[in-house]
Amino acid sequence: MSGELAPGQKMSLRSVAETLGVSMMPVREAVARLVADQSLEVLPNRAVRVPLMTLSRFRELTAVRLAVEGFAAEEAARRRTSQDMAEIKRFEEAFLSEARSPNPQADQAVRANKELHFAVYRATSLSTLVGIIEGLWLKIGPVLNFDLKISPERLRTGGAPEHHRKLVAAVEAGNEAAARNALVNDITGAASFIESTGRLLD
Amino acid sequence: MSGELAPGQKMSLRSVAETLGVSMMPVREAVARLVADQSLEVLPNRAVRVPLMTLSRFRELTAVRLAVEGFAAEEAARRRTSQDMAEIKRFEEAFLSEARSPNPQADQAVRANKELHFAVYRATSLSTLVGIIEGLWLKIGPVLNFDLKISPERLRTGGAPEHHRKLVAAVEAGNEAAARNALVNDITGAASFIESTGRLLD
DNA sequence: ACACCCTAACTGTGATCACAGATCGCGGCA
DNA sequence: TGCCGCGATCTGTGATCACAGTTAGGGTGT
Repeated sequence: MSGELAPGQKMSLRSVAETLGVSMMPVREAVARLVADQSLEVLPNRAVRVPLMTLSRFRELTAVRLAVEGFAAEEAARRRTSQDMAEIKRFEEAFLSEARSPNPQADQAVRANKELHFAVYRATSLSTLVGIIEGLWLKIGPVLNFDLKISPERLRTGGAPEHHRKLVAAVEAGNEAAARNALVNDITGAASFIESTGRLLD
Repeated sequence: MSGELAPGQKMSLRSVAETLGVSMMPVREAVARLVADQSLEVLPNRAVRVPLMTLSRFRELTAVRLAVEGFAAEEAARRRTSQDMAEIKRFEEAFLSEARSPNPQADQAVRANKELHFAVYRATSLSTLVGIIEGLWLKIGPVLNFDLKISPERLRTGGAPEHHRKLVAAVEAGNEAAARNALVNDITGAASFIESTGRLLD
């Protein structure tokens, strides 16, 4: 989800098990889950890897994200508490300070961005919905965040800080439509950046 | 998903493995996946069972279903092909003939209902979305369909055939709002029936 | 007659072995 | 010098064993 593993990168159950200092069994179960929801894939040769991303699959995932995460933003604006807002603002600031830093660190920015988004989603009090969105990020994260690490200058030029500002303000104000709109702009902005890199298949 | 297992019903990995004539390993993996997405749960005593359903969890799942499946209905109305429509109408008729049969069989009705809904969802061409909805049905199915099997008379009195008729017509006409509306009515109708049985916890 | 304890039979989980298949590299032959 | 082929090593998967923990039932003691 954090882009630590690039699309196409292979991994071995045994080497992961050795790295973590456990036997193969727990790794098998974890990987089997990720394979089941297509966050990882096993090739016909039995090699496990991060799936490659095609343009059509990227657009499909983005369409679903717009619907699901857009709904979550609406619902968050409806149901957020003051504790939710405090958490949300904390992560917004963390992202902002990293994005505006003289030499921004992509890892930190990626993490703060994720935590900000999920703080909003958790404010819906719909844990099922949060789980669904986690699955979506698991699938699209390798592309989104791996490319961001390659092009960290996007942190400065991209509109993410502005989208975040509007999102947080709308959620706090209880303005459902504005919250959805800000989130949609955030997602589509990042998506068109990724498409513009031309690194997607097909 | 079909209500074959009642909420609270326990199962044993070894007995399932013996029933299916395989070793424990494939059962372990399958159950682990269902446990991971909370379609099954392992109690502190290590017993595996179908989770009990509380009223608040039922309402949460219903809210998410309304958003996600409602979006799917819209998208289906936008993108359905004539092949999609043929499949959808086939399952609608299967459900109808079972619901209006002199002695309706709950299993058959449940199956036709599921196949009708998923034929609509598949018409979106968003396989990720279909997978998400499968997860939702896996969680709410035990309650929805187990209760339907207990009270098969609901097949006659419930408004499902009418909701289905409107849904199919709207999808065919490309009327997105009407498709979402018909599906929302179908879901809320079934949900209020379940709530009225008073069998949910809390 | 009733209550308590102990034992035997289960539970899921981790580890290890076995196996079929694929891949990669080294060595030999042309 | 270049290419082909065989073998060693890797892959994930199924099966089996070991283990800690719980549960339920029967027998014993009061």
